[in-house]
Amino acid sequence: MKNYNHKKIEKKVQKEWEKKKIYSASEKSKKPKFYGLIEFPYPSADGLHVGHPRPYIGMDVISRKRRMEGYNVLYPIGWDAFGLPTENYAIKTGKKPAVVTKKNTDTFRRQLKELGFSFDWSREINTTDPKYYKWTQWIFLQFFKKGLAYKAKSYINWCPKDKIGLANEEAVGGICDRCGSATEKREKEQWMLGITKYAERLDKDLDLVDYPERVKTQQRNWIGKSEGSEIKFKIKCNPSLTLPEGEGEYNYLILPGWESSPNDHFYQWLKKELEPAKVEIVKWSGSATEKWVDLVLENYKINRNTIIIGHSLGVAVGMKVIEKLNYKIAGLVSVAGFVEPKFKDHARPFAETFEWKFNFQNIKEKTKFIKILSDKSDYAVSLQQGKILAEELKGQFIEVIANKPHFCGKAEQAILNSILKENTYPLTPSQREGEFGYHTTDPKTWKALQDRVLEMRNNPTQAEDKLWQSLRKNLTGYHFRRQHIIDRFIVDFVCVEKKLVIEIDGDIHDYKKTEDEERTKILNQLGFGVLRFLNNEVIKNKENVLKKIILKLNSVSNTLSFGEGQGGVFVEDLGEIKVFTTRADTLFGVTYVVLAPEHELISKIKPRITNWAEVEKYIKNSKKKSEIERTDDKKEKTGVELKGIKAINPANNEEVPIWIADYVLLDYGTGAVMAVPQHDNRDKEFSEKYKLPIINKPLVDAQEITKKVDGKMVTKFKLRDWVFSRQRYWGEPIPIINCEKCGLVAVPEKDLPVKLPEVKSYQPTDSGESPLASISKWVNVKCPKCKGPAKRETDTMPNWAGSSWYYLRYADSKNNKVFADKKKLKYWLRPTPNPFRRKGNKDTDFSLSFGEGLGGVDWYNGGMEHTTLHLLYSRFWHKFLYDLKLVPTAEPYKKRTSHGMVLGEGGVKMSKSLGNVINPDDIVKIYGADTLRIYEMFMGPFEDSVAWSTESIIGSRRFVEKVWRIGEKIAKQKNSPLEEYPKGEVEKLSTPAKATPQEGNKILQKLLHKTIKKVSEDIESMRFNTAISAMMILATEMEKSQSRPLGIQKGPALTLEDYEKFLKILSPFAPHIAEEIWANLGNKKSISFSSWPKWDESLVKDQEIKIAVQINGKVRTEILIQANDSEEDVKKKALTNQTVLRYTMNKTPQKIIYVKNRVINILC
RNA sequence: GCCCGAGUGGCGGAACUGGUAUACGCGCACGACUUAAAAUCGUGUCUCGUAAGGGAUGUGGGUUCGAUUCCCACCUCGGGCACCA
Repeated sequence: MKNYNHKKIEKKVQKEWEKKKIYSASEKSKKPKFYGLIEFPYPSADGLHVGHPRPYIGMDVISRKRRMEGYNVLYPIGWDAFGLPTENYAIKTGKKPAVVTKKNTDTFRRQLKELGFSFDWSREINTTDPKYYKWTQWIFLQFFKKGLAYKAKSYINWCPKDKIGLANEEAVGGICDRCGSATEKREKEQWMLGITKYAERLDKDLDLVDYPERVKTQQRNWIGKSEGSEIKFKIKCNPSLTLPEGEGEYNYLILPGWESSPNDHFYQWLKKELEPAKVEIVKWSGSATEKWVDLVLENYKINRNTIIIGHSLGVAVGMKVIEKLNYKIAGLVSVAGFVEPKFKDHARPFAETFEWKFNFQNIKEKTKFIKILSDKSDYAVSLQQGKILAEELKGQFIEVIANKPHFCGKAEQAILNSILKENTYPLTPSQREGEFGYHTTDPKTWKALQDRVLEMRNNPTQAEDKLWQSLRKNLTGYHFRRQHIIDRFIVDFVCVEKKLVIEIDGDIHDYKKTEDEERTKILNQLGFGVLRFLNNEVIKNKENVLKKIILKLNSVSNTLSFGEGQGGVFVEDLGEIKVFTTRADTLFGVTYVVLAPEHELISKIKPRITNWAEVEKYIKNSKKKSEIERTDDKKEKTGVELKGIKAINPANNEEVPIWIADYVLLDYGTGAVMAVPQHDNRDKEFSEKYKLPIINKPLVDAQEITKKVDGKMVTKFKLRDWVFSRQRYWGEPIPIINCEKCGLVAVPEKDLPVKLPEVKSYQPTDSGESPLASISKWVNVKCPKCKGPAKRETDTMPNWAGSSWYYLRYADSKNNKVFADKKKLKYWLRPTPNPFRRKGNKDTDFSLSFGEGLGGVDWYNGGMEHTTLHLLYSRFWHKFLYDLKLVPTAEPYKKRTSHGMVLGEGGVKMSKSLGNVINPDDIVKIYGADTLRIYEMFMGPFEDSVAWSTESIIGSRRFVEKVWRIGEKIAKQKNSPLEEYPKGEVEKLSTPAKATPQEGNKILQKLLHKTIKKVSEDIESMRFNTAISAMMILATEMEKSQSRPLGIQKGPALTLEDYEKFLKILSPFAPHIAEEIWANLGNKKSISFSSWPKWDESLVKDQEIKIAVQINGKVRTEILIQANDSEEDVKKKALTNQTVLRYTMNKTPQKIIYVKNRVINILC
């Protein structure tokens, strides 16, 4: 008997395969096709480690099985050879990456060949081969042509110490891979691919493909589709509240013009006009103009009630003052428009500021009211101009006054009066005629109103008094005020927190009706609800009135009493905040709105923010924060309220505060969030920290409420466009030329590929540019369009590029006209019918989704680590090519499975630094490729990560040797299939061995057919470990049946035919030994193309079955039954069993449960 | 935090849709063969108990005649996403 010599056998068999090219696939076959794919390796300098082959073996087993099932199989291999490790190696050693790659791929190729894969080596590809990347560049140009490849500012990881840009994988967690220092984000123009345009389809089409659920889930999470609503919150502010707090010393501060005296007629006149408000005329010091500003700030206490009135140069000074105070004063009044030209030189510092500031748009934004006072002088704004400005700034409360009234003609005075009238309000309707009204923000008006309030409170009408008493008595939960000032009105009653005004009217006259309507309208605009009752109503039916009030109060939600108190309510519209939410139904529970610190709205409303200094500090801080800090999960949420402004909840008109917080991300949704602490943990956490209210409100249908508040339903994705630039050497050059005249121009297709030039240094430059940028010969080219001077794009593609389409190239790897011939693509990607269904055998239809009709690579196995990037990217490229009608299917891969990692001994990761990397070469040398293959398939579930154990390999080797021994014996006894037992051995034999040869053979055959079935099925579901365990059991039984020496007693035996069947199902796992024994048994054709054995269903089914007998649920014994025994038969058998009788003595069975051919449970 | 997946002997792991838990392999022990060793073969190997019997599938509960499997709560580990509104 020959000993098993793996070295000799494997070498011989591999040579034979290579010589006959038996695994080269052809498109000419009439057989059904099968395209099996594994992720092509990155050829590192370290060579293969034992983790690499595991997935390849798995797919090899499947491919080999398919061949034996009659398929034309494509199982290709190639190299994904662009990438950082090679580049870094080149930087270190100065060796050319191409040379290093060649060396590495040679090693990998040798190693893979020694493992006996049935790869079609004739289609081998390499992403770094210009003949390959020509087409990667070509596809890029198609993206470019469709506008899906574009340049945009984006961030790169920047190491400030090494001064180079880092790839994401080099800057994991914001730490530089090389030096360990914290990286920064640096903005750079980069190429992007518009994958977001495909987000919807990438999500939806997952329904079509057969991927593991968790792969689909991960992809879906990554794409992050969420359907929700966009809802607008109005922003409002109370102008008077946007100013700094504090007692006002001055209501008006007059800044005179250049070298003017406070005693000038105009200033005195103005002061008189403005009194009794407190007015101060600043003394013109005559000192340098720059100092004036400081002087004003030092000597005059300016606060939020101060209005600065500037004249001529005083306007510029006022501007500066206002700027220094962060725009926190009431406003600026410009008396004269411009600086007198002859003083321009003196006033230059201000003039410059002035010209910049004196932009009405700017002033509109920065200050509250603007009063333009014009004078008659030749250089200033004329009254006429003032009027035009007033028109322009309508609604901004402009007053145009002549600064020298004694110069005014009658007509001008009339205009002045009318403007003043238009912009002020009468106190009460009765006072309207003949009198000027006043602003409530104006202290003198306030005082007048206040006096009237006191008077009215002291003299209430009968109805007022009655209602007041009952409101106080019956509605104790609410705060009511009577005779309260709102804006320019004195209302009878107001419930402050509900913003409800209650008015009691006397008899209604027509003129009064109109007035009341107008008054109601204004109050409504201010956010107040108004209930009106008649005197009589209150007096006669107080209960009814009260009921109405309660009803109204209950239907209005609480407001946060904004604008209450002195000064009155004055609401100004400041635009709106758009928020995105998936929970529009929680809109009623909104307690605040949060903006991302970078939100563009903030700078727009800056002048209205009263705590700007604090806000600005927060924004600066969050910009400074490093990646590590911002993603730190232990980080407490922080934020700052934007004081002085409020958002209006469109659902109930409630005012809610507006915050900024960096837990809100600018680039997702709208960069703004409505906070519902009752329903959102983050909001809750934030609310608890900042003592914000948490309210519980009923939920409404999200769609309905969105519609109601004028929002819209939208779909948002987390997926961002793909940053496609790398500032590296070892990648595909981006085939674009940058022309000064024509902009970005595609390299003409005939000039492809744009080959990588030879460079001296592979080190990225310290400007963050690719090393290619330094090769001026290569960079400087003529523009293909205008032939003018132009520069090549020096960024290269990421190494995801080549792998995004490589499976297409395999279909036609040598083509230099197109990336792959359409017919060949159609051949390899067309839908493959389910082979099991084709046979019409329901029992063997494993409910595998064969994606009939979908097409694509039939089976693609890869690692979970590629689920989100590679898999998504290649699906995106494929769909894009599908849209260009260049590929025949909507999806690249019909079926995807994943494998687990091979860990080092003890379950830790295999790594060079830990020194626990196992090189397959060593294992192949000692145990052989077949043993390694068997072991890698047997070590654990294919999908799980399993620890390597050199100690355990021996089991697989023993199995292989056992197979060899059986084969040797079979070969020797080819013509005498049945053996006989020696005398005296019989008693020692196990039951099967005692049987007659026919019976014995049948027992073995039954086991064989069960094993065929199990192995066939297990391979399909990648349960390779249990397939092997079944074959081990079979081999042991086979050897047992053989091992009896010749003798007189007949016994079971192994036939050649049965052994060959076993060899066939083993061959995908251990192809070398199977091939060798197969040949030794006289077969001429390779076992790879023999037919996959079919199992005999009648042999798989047992006639005699052992079932468990339970008594009260506990297994007590087992009995033998016939497969077709009726329930009655089985019960009888069970109840008469000796063991059972022992338990059931003196008891009567209450109930007997029989599960056919499984178990019988007797309850007593 | 969220989403997946998993916890079974000394170890890797089996157990189909709820039906004899621990297949197969490693290791270990003993035995056969051998002068001996290796290799190979055989027997045994969850645990307590002499036995009858009892207890074990991360923990605690539940459903069921019967639970590794289904449900609830919790713990631990692995993977993914990470303030995604």
